[in-house]
Amino acid sequence: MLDYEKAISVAEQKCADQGIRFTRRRKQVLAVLIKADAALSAYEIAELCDAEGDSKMPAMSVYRILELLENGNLIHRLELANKYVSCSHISCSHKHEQSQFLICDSCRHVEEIDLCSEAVDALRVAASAAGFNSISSQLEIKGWCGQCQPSRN
Amino acid sequence: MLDYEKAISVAEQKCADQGIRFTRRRKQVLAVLIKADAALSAYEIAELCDAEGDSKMPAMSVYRILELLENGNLIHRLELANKYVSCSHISCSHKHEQSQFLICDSCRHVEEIDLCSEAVDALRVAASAAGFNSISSQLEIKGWCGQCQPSRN
DNA sequence: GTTGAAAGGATATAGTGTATCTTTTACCCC
DNA sequence: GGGGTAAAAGATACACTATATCCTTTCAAC
Repeated sequence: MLDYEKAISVAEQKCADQGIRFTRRRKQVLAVLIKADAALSAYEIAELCDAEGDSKMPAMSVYRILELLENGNLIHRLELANKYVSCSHISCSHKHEQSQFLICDSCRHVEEIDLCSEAVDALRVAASAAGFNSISSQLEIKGWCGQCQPSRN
Repeated sequence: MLDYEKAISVAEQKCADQGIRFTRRRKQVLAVLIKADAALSAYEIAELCDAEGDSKMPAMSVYRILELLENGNLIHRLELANKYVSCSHISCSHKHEQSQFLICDSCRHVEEIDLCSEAVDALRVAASAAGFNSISSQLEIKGWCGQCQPSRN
């Protein structure tokens, strides 16, 4: 779980650095993702923004903003399940080339992990043996977090 | 690439063993998947069935049949991209508890691989360190096959 | 203040998947 | 063979996800 205030202020700074305006709408979307601390769909994000009160967040805007935030390295798009999650390294300054995610199949909590290079190498070797020259820099693994038990395996 | 004739006849036998009728529609869907030798969406499968001539394959039927074939261990559903692929072990008699897939992001060719236990263990350890007690028995990794070059990393 | 670009709003529509009900088919028993 | 039964397939409706397009508003520079 990220420190909300810190994450938002860092995000604001990062946007400024990249020449991206950190507007009310963009802040809303990012705030919802940080607070949720889980993978959310675009429409879920829109609903949560609506729930915050002021005005209706159109789904279109959410998609636009998600794309922008992803390009700004503030959030990640998970292809497994078509959901979005805030980058757990928002507050860090380092650039991470590789991203690995553990996604709880029950509560959708997401952990962004750093696999040891040996494990990544083992994947590359196996891929190579199967005729794949390269593998994606983003690895997504479903599982069950400590709070949730696997319903099936 | 599977031997089409053999795969179909084995599938027919497997269905008989499990008390599943191997109807014309089911054979059509499986045949398309085997011939395609790549991950296909339900609607792509429906189109390919249509292209075979005789009659229109409704998308509903495709979904029903895909679920049935998956339960019968004749095909796999890939969550990464919501696509389906015929099981490369259709013709084998062994039961595989773990499934690992390499999915080409360009041509959608899929390789079903067997990761060495060391690599799988490394993933489990990393997951455990991040608070995940268990991970899915199905691992999906995007990459680029020998014929395709990565457009991005 | 005027202007131009970026951002957001609104609408339409494509694509994906599920729910539900009806009709057809295949099989079993007599 | 005829009728009953359940599985399979067909048909329709609809929810959810995502993109395309056009219009309006906002904001910053001049």
